[in-house]
Amino acid sequence: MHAFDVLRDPVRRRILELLADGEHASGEVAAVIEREFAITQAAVSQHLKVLRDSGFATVRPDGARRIYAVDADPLQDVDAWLDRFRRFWEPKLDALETEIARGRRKRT
Amino acid sequence: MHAFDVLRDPVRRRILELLADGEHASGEVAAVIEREFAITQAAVSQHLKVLRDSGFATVRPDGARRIYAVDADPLQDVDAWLDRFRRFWEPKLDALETEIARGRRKRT
DNA sequence: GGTTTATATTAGTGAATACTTAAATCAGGG
DNA sequence: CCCTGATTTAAGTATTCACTAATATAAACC
Repeated sequence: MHAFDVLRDPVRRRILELLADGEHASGEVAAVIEREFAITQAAVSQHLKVLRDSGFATVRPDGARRIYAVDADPLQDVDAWLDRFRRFWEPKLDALETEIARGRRKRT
Repeated sequence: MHAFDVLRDPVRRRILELLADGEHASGEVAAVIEREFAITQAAVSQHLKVLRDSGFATVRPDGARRIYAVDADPLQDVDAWLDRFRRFWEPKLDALETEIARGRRKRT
């Protein structure tokens, strides 16, 4: 599943926003999303599965709970794809400045 | 239609990549896409319509031809959404450095 | 062990959407 | 004008996918 397929869904984007503030248990995420989007816990769990399977989130057990956290790798891929369009809105920088500023490094 | 809905489709992403190199007539885009994705010219035209309607591309007539160009505004929106995740992969910068480097400005 | 709490999975359904073929629009040249 | 080339639009279809309801799994607590 391509990164943009994952990000297409507003519920998944919102979940990632929540996880960007720090890790959260499945139930904590579900509580917010159920309220904001009026969908069931099962639906949220399915979205979390998509995020897991596509590498956007990692999970760690804590007793009966599952603690989710962002994995930024696929987001960095999206950021890299945007590179070719940056010149449309960013001022011109010399190469070194750009390198330092953006801290972009090749991923292994 | 949300920016991510538009970018979800690989054909549309490829079209944007082509337009990133400079403007192209509909037919020029179609020739490449037809070859790479094995779809009809009509399908390409429909994708171009989505890009127009969603603000990712602008059109200008040139006789019977339609010249397409990138409009980066919605891409910049995507870039802005990614901001909250940048700290996961970018080195820490002080505020001024960041401001200068990224040239991020509020869009009106 | 049985109940409760937390979470995931399965099966089924409806809506969205990307495609095809066919037809419509429209500019330019003979 | 009619014809050709360039492009868009329309109608119909098949697939994808996000949802619900119901069920399964599994830890925690009594």
